[in-house]
Amino acid sequence: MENPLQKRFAPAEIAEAEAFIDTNPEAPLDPRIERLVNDLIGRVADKWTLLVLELLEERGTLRFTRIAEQVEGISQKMLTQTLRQMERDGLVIRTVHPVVPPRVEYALTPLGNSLSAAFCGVWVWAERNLEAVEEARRRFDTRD
Amino acid sequence: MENPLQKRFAPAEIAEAEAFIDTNPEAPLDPRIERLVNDLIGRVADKWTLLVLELLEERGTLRFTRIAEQVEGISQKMLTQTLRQMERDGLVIRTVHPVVPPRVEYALTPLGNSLSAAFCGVWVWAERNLEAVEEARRRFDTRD
DNA sequence: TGCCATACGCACCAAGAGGTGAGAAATGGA
DNA sequence: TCCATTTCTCACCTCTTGGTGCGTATGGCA
Repeated sequence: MENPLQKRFAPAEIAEAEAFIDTNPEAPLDPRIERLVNDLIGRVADKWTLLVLELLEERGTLRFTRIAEQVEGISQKMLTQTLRQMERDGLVIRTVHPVVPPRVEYALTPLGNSLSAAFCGVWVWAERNLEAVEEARRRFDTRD
Repeated sequence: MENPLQKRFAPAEIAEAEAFIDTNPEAPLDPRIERLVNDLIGRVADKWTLLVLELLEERGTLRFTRIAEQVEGISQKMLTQTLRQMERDGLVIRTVHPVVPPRVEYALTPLGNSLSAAFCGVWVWAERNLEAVEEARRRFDTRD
């Protein structure tokens, strides 16, 4: 214990950790941009948004009740809210046909399609690693 | 009136919509798998999880307080919760050094790294389309 | 006459997410 | 002796999220 730090931390570990941090210095990102991106991700990475996005991507144009049927577990209120949000963000177009009873159709915009494509990798990951995650959970849950 | 629907809706629109749906028939996915994937997406597409994932990806190993400093706005409680969840899902490894005061380090597992890579496309999309989304919102907000 | 279908808006309420502040545990330093 | 440090857990409280049910417009239909 010639070094007082040895009493508190393992020096090798400290050195290792700090070396690692040094090799990965702070990225020179504009914090303003980063905040906006984080915000946007927070909006877009919503569970219902993701599910509706995927559904519209694979089915094309759908009307309100059709979406409600296919997105299992979503309430009418949440679906309305989600679609409004997506419309505001420019991800879907909402077409109202002035007929009785009302007929409203939703479809992805090119922006929505590009977002869906961007999420494609995540879906693939989820499918591919589902088993690994479940096993990790089992291992975590069955120990101390 | 061979089809009673014609009385209530514009036939051309119906035909168009149904043709569209026909070209995109139901995907033959196992609903059990799909439910699991949706569930996993719901877990993983959490705001804090995403931010922590990205941070660990670009900085490597970090200890608790470092993460708390860098992920702006996260509370201690949420950070603990998020890290536990990620550990349970096999996305991060948690290393406790039995020293005083405690030193706990977090790093991504290979699984975590692969998820981060899968989300890469989404980050790029967000950066690239930030402007488009903001403009869509302005347009939406300033009309009727 | 009265009911149905469709896509909502609104109001009310329960459940859960998340913030805050306290405390715990071990030890070197003032 | 007492404090600072670090990574939490726990209890309490607030605020948001989301579910449920009701209302609405309108024209065809039994």
